[in-house]
Amino acid sequence: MRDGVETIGLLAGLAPEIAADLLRQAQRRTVHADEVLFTAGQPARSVHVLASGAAKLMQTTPKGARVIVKYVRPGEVFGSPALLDRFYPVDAVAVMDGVELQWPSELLRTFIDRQPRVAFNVIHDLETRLREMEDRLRDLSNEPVEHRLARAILKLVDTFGRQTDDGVEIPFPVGRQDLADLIGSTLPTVSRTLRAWETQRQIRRSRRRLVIADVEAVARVLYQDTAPEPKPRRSHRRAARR
Amino acid sequence: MRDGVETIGLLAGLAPEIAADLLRQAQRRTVHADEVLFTAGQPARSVHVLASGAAKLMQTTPKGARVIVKYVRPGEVFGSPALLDRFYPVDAVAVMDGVELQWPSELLRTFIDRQPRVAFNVIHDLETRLREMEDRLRDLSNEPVEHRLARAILKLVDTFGRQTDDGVEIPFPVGRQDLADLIGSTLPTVSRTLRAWETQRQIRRSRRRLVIADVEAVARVLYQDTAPEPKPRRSHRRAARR
DNA sequence: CGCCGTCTTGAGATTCCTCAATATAGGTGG
DNA sequence: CCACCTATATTGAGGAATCTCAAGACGGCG
Repeated sequence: MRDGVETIGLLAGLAPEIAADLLRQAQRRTVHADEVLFTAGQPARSVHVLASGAAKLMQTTPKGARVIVKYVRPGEVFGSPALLDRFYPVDAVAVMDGVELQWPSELLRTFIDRQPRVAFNVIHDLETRLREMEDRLRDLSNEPVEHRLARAILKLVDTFGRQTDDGVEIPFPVGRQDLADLIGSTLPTVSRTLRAWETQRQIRRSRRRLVIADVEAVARVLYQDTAPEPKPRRSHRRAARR
Repeated sequence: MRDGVETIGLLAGLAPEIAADLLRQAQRRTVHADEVLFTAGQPARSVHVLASGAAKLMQTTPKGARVIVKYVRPGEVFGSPALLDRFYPVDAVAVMDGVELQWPSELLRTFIDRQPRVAFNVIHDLETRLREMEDRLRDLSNEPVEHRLARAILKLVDTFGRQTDDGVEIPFPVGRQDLADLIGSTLPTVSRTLRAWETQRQIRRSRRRLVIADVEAVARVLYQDTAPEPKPRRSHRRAARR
């Protein structure tokens, strides 16, 4: 259930022949790791879904700072601003080889007129993404780097993780800089934290791939409060009022 | 064009009589400042829109830290998880008196079957919100408190600002803590920055309301780089590579 | 007119970033 | 198959931004 057309949210709830029809109208494209799928600022002409592979959506500020907005997995809609004839707000780059489906926005819009369910499916994906963003916002506002990092990795694990003999592997390269861009931190800081976890055998790297040997241990980072002292706090961040 | 039913995005593009019909089916409710519209965790039974007034959407972490996800203005859809029979992910609290419209999710769903345009309107709002969130994520990752604060205020200004004799006023109370929760900072830090701006006559407060006397000046904070030294940087945040 | 919720402001602690030098891995061409 | 080369990662030192904690001032409301 990791890839293939059967998990495309956009098609959910459609009668099989309708789904097949919509699918037939998609443009299929093979993409390779590091290939740019679209670029921020371009007019968004079609709605995208990965049938397989993975991609990252990122933004670059005028000053060159990067933010990874999201890692996209197969079945998720991206580039949906096309429906509204807007511009892509992010760069999309494949992080592993795969197959991309595209629906020209015009086509999809007319299709929706007959099958409103498709619009629901888009709404579903957007809601899910919005929720993800809210979570990240909360994290970024309140959590220290270590927690954010742990959470980011756990998310990657259960979105893309593949069980192997000695741990869960993220099937595409995720560099220190990528993680930094994902959690709003910097390469050196991420490197230090990850190094520590490597020494404790919680994670490992095997040819550019991240392998989480002990998922539990990483998750535990979130619970063992960094402050062992049971000193009651009355923070202006509103952390724990008594 | 600040409130009233004519700016409800949900109704955009509908034939007048259809819009009127949908509007007729809404439940109207008068709400008062500080009134809770719904709470995070509740099953989302209806989709909401303000006809007038304003509300804030916020989350509270288990530890008590707060985040303001968004200030909602009249015409914007909120509580849309209802369409998917989910739970409200945030608390919604009115920040000023106003009128709230609600459509039970069931009703709206069947309406959409005949009028897919309504689904588009929802998608439009969700896309817009997603974009807002991406912007905030970028800010939170890369910008110092001062910039985030300036941007937050400018956003409030052009979303809710009302021109008065001596500046633009935000027509509902926005406390230091609120601003802190909005930009991922703390009350004392926000207070200090704002104090400085008050002394420079850029902003002011008149009975719990924020008044921006010199919008330009606040905007200028974003451009005058905090680092006056033209020292070339090669940061790991990827700020300016040459 | 007094009280309670908000702000202000100070001082110190701390996390994390910045800058920079080196080490490493993995892919490549001989 | 090995040595090389380049992109990445490691690590150290220092400093800055901002958070914490805490005490007092303020101001709007009842």
